[in-house]
Amino acid sequence: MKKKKTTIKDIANVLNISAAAVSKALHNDSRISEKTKKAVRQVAKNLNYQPNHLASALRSGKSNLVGVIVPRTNSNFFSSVIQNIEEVLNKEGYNIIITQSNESYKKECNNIDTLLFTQVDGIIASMANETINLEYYEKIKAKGIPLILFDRGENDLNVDYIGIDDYNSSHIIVEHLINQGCKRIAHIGGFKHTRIFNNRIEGYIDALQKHNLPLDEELLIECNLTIADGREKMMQLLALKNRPDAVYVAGDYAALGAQQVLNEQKINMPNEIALVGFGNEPFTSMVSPSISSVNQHNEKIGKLAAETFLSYVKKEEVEQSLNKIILNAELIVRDSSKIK
Amino acid sequence: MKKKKTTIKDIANVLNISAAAVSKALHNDSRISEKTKKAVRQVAKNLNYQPNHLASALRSGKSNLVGVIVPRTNSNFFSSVIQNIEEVLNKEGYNIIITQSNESYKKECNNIDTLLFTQVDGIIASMANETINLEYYEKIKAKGIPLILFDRGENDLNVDYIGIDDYNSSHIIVEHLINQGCKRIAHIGGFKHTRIFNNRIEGYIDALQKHNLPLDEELLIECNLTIADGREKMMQLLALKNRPDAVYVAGDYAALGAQQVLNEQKINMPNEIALVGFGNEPFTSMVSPSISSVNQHNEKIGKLAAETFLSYVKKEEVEQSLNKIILNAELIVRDSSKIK
DNA sequence: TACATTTGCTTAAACGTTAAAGCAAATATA
DNA sequence: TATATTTGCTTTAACGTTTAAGCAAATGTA
Repeated sequence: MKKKKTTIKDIANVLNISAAAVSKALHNDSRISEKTKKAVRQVAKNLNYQPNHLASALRSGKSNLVGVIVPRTNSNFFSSVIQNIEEVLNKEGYNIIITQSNESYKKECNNIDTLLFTQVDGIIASMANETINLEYYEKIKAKGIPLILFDRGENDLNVDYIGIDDYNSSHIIVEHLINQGCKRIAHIGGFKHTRIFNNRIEGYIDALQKHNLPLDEELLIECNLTIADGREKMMQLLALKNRPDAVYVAGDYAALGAQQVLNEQKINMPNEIALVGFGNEPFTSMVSPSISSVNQHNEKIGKLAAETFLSYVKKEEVEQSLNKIILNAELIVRDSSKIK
Repeated sequence: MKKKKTTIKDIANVLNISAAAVSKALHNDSRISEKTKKAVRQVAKNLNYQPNHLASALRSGKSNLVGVIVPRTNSNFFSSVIQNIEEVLNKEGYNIIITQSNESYKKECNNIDTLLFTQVDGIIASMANETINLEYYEKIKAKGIPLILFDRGENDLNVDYIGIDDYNSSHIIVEHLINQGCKRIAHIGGFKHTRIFNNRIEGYIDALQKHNLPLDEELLIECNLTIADGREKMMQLLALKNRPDAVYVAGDYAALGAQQVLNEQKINMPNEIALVGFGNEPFTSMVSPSISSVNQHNEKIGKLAAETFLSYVKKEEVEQSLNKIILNAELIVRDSSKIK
């Protein structure tokens, strides 16, 4: 039952040429005759030859594997970023290994160890909410392995980063809500210690100020942005003596939770309370009322992350520096905030 | 900048012993003295030694990687199965490579090639909806690589399978709805050519018959079970002269779509129409009304799949046969079908 | 004391591939 | 015709590890 795998030596034996010649033939080396190449390819096919990736990786020092670390895969944003990374890298002969941190710092450290152990040629990561200590990421840098961060990054690491302009997005959202006539705009945000959420909060605060709206601390809430959080924080806002007339939620899942509460309490969106989410998850356009949200350009982020990695493997020297690519996010206005 | 990685040889040089001795020391070989082992470990730590996984994999013929193929990762079912596979395998020193087929047969074939190329020691897969041709999966078997299927399997492949009893689940659902007093039960199902969906359809049909309810072809619909499909098919059912009084949807996402339509049209759940989904996605308990659904034992499926793989690597001979593990699914009754 | 066993290492080969260097034959150039 | 270049291969070594085989020294046994 145990099948011995065919190697280039087997092919070489059949054709009575050297293994090196076979290797070159398979790589289309110009110094091998067309005739030999054809013969090699034919025999390879007949013997059902599959190159041993481990051997070539060992020899060349490249595994042709890229590690990807995401907080979770079951969000449209991350899974579509992953898909685009994969698409770009597959074309160049790279495969990706996906790992999830589940927003846990400890799991993220494990993932990094796993990826280093697997000798990946590079790592593309979006950090867990919990992550503050960057020691493990420094380990990657210390090994000279290209590290590219997206969405959840950290300036301190001094590596490439691809993301959207969170600060500006908040401005756009707040201004949109003001244009709809809203005067008391609440923000259910993420935790400040995550850079992107802090930026959204700063943007929210500055945008209010810019338009001479008072900042009411009651209306600014931090949480984990799960559906349950969205529900809870929305209820909290509804319990206020002075309710908001608009809620800007920094994540679509939490926005969904908020929407459920509003629907249950028969509060009209957008007339009584306007709602805006963040991330443009597919369900935002499917629920009723559909939820306004921010398109983060998932595809572009994935593609750029992959291309940034590729730019490193093409160079010899790996000398990374803080190189930010900031995309302009786009607000997609839907029923939940479109006051007629 | 380019750091040369420390190898076993570097350690050997420092201590003036052979590389083989270092290797053995690191593997805690009984023929190496405690003193040497201690010294080796110390030097390894000092030099920040990381074993070269490629080299050992090449030498031993094992990559310690397991490939996972899923239709998509952004569903709670698949991502939690993956998480449990990972947990079990990590403990045994295996890492997993996750790939997604996006329900595309072609992508799935690519994934298989990728995994074989990466020399995985085994593959755990759930097939794409589209997949009918099993040629690529036969390729895995032909190479003697353990193949374990879950959820979406195929008897014809004659490999291990872990899933729930779909036929029986339909019975449980239909009987629950009958107990709630429903008489016209519709089924928005998946496509018959996917085994699990066919089983759910058969179960639905047989359960109706068992309880002397007529099978109305109008009420049995096949689709891809996306949110959009759920909306569309629900509207189709509502357009009937003789509307159903219950709808059993074979997937939670489609059930969510159906629920949205019912909510929009102010049709009371469960009194006018009772609704049951499938998969117990987290959102089913968070929407209003909460949606009854079937718990597929995601954790157990993941764990069993991983353990089944491990049982193969422990044996020498890889002689796979159809070995089904069928779990009993559990209906979780929520507001959408709980008639007071 | 003489031999057997155990201990603690070393040497050498192997895993499958690739890349550098080399070399004979064929072809081009003057 | 003599020399240079190109073509089409071969030989060899290497990537970092593991493992089988071997061997001297230390220890045990009678």
